Amino acid sequence: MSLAYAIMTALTEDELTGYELAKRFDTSLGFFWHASHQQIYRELKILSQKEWVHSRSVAQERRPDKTLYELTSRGLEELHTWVESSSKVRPAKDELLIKLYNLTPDNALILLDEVQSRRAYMAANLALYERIKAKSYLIIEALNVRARGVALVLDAGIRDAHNQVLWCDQAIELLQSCAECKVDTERVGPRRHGFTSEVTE
Amino acid sequence: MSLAYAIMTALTEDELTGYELAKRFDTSLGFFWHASHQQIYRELKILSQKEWVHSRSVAQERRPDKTLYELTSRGLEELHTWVESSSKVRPAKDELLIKLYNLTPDNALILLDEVQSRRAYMAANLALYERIKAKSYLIIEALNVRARGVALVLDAGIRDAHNQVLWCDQAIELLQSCAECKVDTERVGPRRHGFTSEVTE
DNA sequence: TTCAACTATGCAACAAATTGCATAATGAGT
DNA sequence: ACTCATTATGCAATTTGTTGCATAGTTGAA
Repeated sequence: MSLAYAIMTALTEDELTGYELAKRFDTSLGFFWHASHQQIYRELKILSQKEWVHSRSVAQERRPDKTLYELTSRGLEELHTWVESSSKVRPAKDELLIKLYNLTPDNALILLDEVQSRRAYMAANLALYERIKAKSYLIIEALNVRARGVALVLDAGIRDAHNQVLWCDQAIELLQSCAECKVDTERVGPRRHGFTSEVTE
Repeated sequence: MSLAYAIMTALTEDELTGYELAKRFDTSLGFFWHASHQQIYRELKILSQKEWVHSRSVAQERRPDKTLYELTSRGLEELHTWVESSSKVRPAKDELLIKLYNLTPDNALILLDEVQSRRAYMAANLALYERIKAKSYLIIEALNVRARGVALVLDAGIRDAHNQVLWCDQAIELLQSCAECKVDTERVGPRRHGFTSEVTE
């Protein structure tokens, strides 16, 4: 599965502890792939057994020892093989969209709140990505091939965050109007007010 | 979990069989939430036990009986409660982005292929959404509140698909140039050629 | 006329992800 | 002195999701 490869990708940059990996999956890397520390520790154990990563214990002053992981050449090989394999698209699962599907005048304000949080979250992401881009990925021509790939990923993040912010603004406007005039339930939409069935047409 | 609520949302529109639900999760509904038929049948059984949905068996001419499911009032209540609960954002997991993170001159052509398939897939989605929108969701003012929520979801899909098509075009251009001049590995990027660690700055 | 595709449902095994808990130490703030 | 956040790791239980298989009939095409 892909978590293993996401971890290995991070390890191509640095030798890291499980804890550090978990932190990255919580911040930067996590914007593209999320994983909890339990998942990461378990996966690292499996990767060690396969000898795709190698671990070494490092004693610390007064804290428990930490375990640093590095990618083995075998692991790097496996990573390359995986990169060249074809992947299926899994559609994003977004609870908020299902909730909006159930919009009523009564819950419009609550959903408005949700959308506003989403906007704030996405705007923060966007600002962060932009900062990283400005700092290190602005002039593509100056980057080597690997860095260009990273720049492309970053652009995907920027585009998506930007797009979501715009969508949130649109949603906020609509939800506000729905909340204000709790009256217009008499107007009509398509027969069943949903398009889960409209694809066949 | 949300699959239950996605199913119930679909059932607010129609009384459906597991098979029909599975088909919808494979097409229209599936663009926002994916689920296999096994997941759906299992979930329907659980929902029946909870009495959030009610099933009735319908005999068919020469085919095995089918089981139709409908939402109970209890189920509808639970759905409403869930809609008003707050949801966490789970970042999209996209294998392709991790793969691009590992771009080299050697795999640029393979990744180019992947991006081109992605583009085709997204362009098809986009066309479909646009068709549905044009047909039933063009004039928001003419829609009731629930239909406006659906229109908003549809717009999220349209925006995202459009955005991804544009990103694919950008990616295709970059990957073509990387594949052509397999030479420019001597140029430099940031120290470790990755930004999984750049967030703290 | 046989083969594939579609309708319709479901089990069992497995893999992946989440949640809750537990340990054990340090450093900073109140 | 006490509490809270941080570093650092991990188990166990549960929930979700995937894969493979099985049944059983129908319809349409090569």
